[in-house]
Amino acid sequence: MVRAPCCEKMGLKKGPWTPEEDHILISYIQRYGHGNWRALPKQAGLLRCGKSCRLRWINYLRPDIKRGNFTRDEEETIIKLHEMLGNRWSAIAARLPGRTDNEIKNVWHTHLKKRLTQNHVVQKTKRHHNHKAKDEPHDHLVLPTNFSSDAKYDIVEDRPVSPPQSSSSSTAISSVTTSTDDDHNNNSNNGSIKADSPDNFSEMDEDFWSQVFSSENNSKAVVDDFSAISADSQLQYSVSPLVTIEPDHALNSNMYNDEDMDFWYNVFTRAADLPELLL
DNA sequence: AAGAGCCACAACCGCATTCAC
DNA sequence: GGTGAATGCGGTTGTGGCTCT
Repeated sequence: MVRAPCCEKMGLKKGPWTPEEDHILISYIQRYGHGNWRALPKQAGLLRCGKSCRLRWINYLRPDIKRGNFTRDEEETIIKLHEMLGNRWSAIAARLPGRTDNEIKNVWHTHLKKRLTQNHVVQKTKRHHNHKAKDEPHDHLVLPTNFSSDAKYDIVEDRPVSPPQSSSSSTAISSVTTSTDDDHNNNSNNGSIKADSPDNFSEMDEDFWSQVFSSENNSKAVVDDFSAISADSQLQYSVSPLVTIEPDHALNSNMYNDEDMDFWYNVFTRAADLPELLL
């Protein structure tokens, strides 16, 4: 594919935006909207490329943007979402009204990552012999992407270092670490669950967590208690502390479909309150 | 007071994905 | 279905301001 010529050609301006440029862009979008970013700067009379205009609007000029420092709650939400979603900043931003992906990315790199590093995430030691530890740095903590593996995920309580101005929060941060359970054989998967690619999980995960976080009644219990997902021949979902649910309905590779998400949503949101589900 | 180093954040770059034809 | 344009996204960089020496 031929790449579209970039800004520096045609004498387009780069670098920081001036108040005049901001004003022109805001006025134009308020009047005409931004249907076509590539055509916008020319029509608005700006010597910028469409990409630059889009970025400026989305990250800075949009009226619904919440300026100012991130609250403690927002930071903790970012940390938790990052554990689940990884560096998918736009997905994280979608769950933080008024915050942009760029802003979240910046605050992660400048504050939160550092904070987590200081807290030294404890790598769970191997539960059994002959298993491989994940020694990658916890830049972000990734949930399992291979559902057909035997990996067990265990919760590690880790508490953030409180900045001077913050009150002492009792909320723990759930970090996910992995270990391999030799009692389960990789080949034991009987086909009831088979995630054929990591993307499958990711898609399901994002939508699922979107529902979880949008549910005010349930999000606290779920997010705080949910520790891990594991899978073997019989799909098992584990909810901390030591709650394992074995769904009683037939599971198949279509579990990621929308209709099944209601089921999983109910499982997760109700699990902590339903002792009959505890093993 | 001045310079060096660090930090925070806006903006850019390039790849991936989506869309339109 | 193929192709190119448009848009979205995440990684990276540039720079202004602050702190420290």
